[in-house]
Amino acid sequence: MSIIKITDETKKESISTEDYLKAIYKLMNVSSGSVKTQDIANKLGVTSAAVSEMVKKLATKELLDYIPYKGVRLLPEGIKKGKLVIRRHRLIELYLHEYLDIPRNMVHEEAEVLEHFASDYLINKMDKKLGFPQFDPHGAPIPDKNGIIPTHKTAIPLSESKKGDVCKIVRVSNFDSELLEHLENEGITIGVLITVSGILEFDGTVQVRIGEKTSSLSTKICQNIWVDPIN
Amino acid sequence: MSIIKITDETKKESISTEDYLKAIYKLMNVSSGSVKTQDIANKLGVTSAAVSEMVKKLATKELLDYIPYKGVRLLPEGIKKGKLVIRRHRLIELYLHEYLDIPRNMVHEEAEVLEHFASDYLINKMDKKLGFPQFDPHGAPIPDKNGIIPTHKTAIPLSESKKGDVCKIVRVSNFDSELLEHLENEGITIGVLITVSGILEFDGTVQVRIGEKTSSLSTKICQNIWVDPIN
DNA sequence: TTAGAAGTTTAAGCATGCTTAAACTTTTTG
DNA sequence: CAAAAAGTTTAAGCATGCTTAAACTTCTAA
Ligand SMILES: [Mn+2]
Ligand SMILES: [Mn+2]
Ligand SMILES: [Mn+2]
Ligand SMILES: [Mn+2]
Repeated sequence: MSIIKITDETKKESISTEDYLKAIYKLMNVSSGSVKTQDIANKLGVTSAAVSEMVKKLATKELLDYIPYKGVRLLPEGIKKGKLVIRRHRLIELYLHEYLDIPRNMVHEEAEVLEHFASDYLINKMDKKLGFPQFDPHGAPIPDKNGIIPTHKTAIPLSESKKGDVCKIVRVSNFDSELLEHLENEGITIGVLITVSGILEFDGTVQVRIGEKTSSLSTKICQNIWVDPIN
Repeated sequence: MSIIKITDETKKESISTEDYLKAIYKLMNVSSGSVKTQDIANKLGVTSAAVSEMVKKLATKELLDYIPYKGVRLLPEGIKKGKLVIRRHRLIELYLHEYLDIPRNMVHEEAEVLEHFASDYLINKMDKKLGFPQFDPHGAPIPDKNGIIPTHKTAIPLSESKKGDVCKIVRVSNFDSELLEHLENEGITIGVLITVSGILEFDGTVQVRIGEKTSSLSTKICQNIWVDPIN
């Protein structure tokens, strides 16, 4: 017999709460400041009214700081929980891809729901099977149990590469299933070696060679493809 | 572009609805008649009032027949959906046991939640990896995609065995995690060969030999252990 | 056969999390 | 700098699914 203290930290958050924390965490990393109601609403596909109500509750739980009309900022506990959701999400994606042959462009939607229901016990089993991996199938970093996030140390966005560069794709992020599938068909996927054969003056379109094939990639797309230059 | 018709059959049921259908399906197989409010309430750990309300809704959806004060009987669509939840549950249990080294006595609670969230796509991937298995880690049958349920054709409950019988354990059912773990420690688990070394007149306690070891099993327990007599 | 026990349903209320519409605050712009 | 636009919050309401308490039905046993 053992007594387990249920503190605010041990209590499991609701699915919605987890999705809010994850979304806010990600938004904090791009806007690197306070996050706006509407940005959260867009990310989660709900109305701003819903976000207003929810952040009020999250503020009460001390997961974030909320200044009405100004925005929201995660507190340490909120950051920790947000990272943990991301950890579960990415481990699940990798597991599904590696062990159940689920294509990269399909793992996200499965993970989006399973991230809330796979127990820590199960997550740790997957982690172990996978050999404590650092990156998911899109090259996104997997926070470890303590929230430490690995990095692609020498990587740059493809949009900042120069003509003639030879590099390895290390991350392909923020794309929907359809676009991911298209890129994969073009040969643009994690681990692949590419050569930057040209960059258009006009709009920054990057032309790359992958083996025999050639692809043109818009600036917007290139900002979301990270590569490791090979010297 | 394709048009998908959302009919009552294709629409996903809520978690609660799935649990109700599964519970009622199981209860129909033991009482083989109409199922009572209170039995459902006990199985699901909710009040009878909650069950009353819910079965009214399920009746509207034509998943079951409901006669107030009399009971409930699943209709074909309800049976189909109940079986599908069981299929998902058991495939998940087996997958977790086989591929993630989760012990038999722990797979149930994971499956109890994942059964509602693993997509058909994912379930079919697991099914394939497992080689379209017929039984879960407790020996319970896994309904196939069409709802066909395999059987242990020649199995009998251990409670009906005779002294001297040599048999193989094919199913260990209805036990909680703790009891399952205890039985496993005793060597009473799927696939194991046992010899019935005696049956007590007094209360039907069955004494079995497993290799060098000996165990005494109450009638109640023996009714839930199924064995295949080896001639 | 009938009173009381047992079982079931209805009613009222709560929690979560969403919506739309109205009210309010902040930002932008002429 | 004030009016309009943009963004945010509050208010009211809905859906789901649960609870307890009260009302109702059915079963059982004297
Ligand atoms: Mn993802
Ligand atoms: Mn999610
Ligand atoms: Mn189970
Ligand atoms: Mn369940």
